[in-house]
Amino acid sequence: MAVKNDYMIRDLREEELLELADLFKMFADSTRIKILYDLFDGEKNVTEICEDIEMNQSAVSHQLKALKTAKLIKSRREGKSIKYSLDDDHVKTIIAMGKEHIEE
Amino acid sequence: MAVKNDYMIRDLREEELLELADLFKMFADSTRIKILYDLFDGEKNVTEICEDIEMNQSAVSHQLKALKTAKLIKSRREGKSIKYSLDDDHVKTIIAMGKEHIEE
DNA sequence: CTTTCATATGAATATATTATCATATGTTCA
DNA sequence: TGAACATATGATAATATATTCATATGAAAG
Repeated sequence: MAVKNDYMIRDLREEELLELADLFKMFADSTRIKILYDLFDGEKNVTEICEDIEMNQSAVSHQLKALKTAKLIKSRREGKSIKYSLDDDHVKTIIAMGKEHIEE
Repeated sequence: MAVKNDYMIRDLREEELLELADLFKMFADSTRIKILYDLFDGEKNVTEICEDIEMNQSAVSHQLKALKTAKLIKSRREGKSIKYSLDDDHVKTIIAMGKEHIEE
């Protein structure tokens, strides 16, 4: 059994800390927050999201990809369009906590 | 009573969305996460934090300032040193939610 | 009152991130 | 099969961010 030599704070390894930071980066951009928050309503396709948040299709697609890579949203094809929806229960909680903080 | 014309998703105004994103930016950097997580233990001065997270004093001070501006930490002077501590109950919850997500 | 220890800060550089533009891919339907 | 529609993607340029270095501020102790 190898000894862990990585840098560590309490029970959090360097590697996990970087992952955590990367996760929170997903919430750290207003376009992405808008998308996530928009999906609180349920499944939507790209065009709908673009209209809701008033951003162009390319920017939205790029951010959807980032959110999907982070496993915060999932997608499925339906005919010509792709439907996106939240893929993690923590998303709502995290955003709710954030809201509570700024509302104080 | 003026009509609100700002961009809005459900009950979240553009302004609040930007604030939310700014808040999450604080968690979106590994140095800042390390500092916050380090402060889970309680009050610490700058030198202690630097040692714990293995970062130089200047970088830590810059980030402490950002965290303080975001009202996530507070400080008080004690003799020559300045003691920092968490200033928001949501910090632990937000980080905990993040941890749960990445551990899945 | 000047030296030492602790922290903060400004400027500069290096790096990361985002939106935009142009274009590619993939689906449906005539 | 080729328009028309929906989405994705690569490259680029603009902007934001973090770290470092040098130095400033501020407290305490001799």
